[in-house]
Amino acid sequence: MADRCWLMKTEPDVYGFADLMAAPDQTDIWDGIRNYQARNFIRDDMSPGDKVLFYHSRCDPPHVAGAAEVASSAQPDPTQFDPASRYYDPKSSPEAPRWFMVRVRGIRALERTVSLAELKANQRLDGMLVTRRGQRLSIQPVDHAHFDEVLRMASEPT
DNA sequence: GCCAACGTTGGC
DNA sequence: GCCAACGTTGGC
Repeated sequence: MADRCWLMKTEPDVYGFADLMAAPDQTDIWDGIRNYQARNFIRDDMSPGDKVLFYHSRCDPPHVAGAAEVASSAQPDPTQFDPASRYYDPKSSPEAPRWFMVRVRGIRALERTVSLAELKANQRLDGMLVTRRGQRLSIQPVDHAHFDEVLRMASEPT
């Protein structure tokens, strides 16, 4: 199966690309997803080797920071069973887990970050979900062409 | 920090 | 099953 491309959002104040690169084997779990659409992407569509744009939201300016890849198949997110976790979900059970996660491996920081404003200004990226107003999905499918274009932008000076 | 946009919840 | 109320996301 051909590798898919994704964009995954984080708030750099909470967990940024540098944190991923500092993790053992540059790999970490992507837990805490509590949105059904994003859950379905994780559970049904993500495979090891899929490419990932690592996006920093809630910062100024929001931007794509790095390239990563999906490093595992979907597994139940253990935080849903932990009453002490902020991601605890009393309606979930190990027999019928509601939430899933994958592991993600950082590949490299981009040569330069690419801001949301730049993404919006590039007509080649028309239709890219992250450029849409009000788009809150924390995991988004990305077209191959769009993925490559973002990397190309990062390889060129502003 | 504000607030528009959105997803979820729950009363009916 | 509708939809108002609520909580959250995330750009600005």
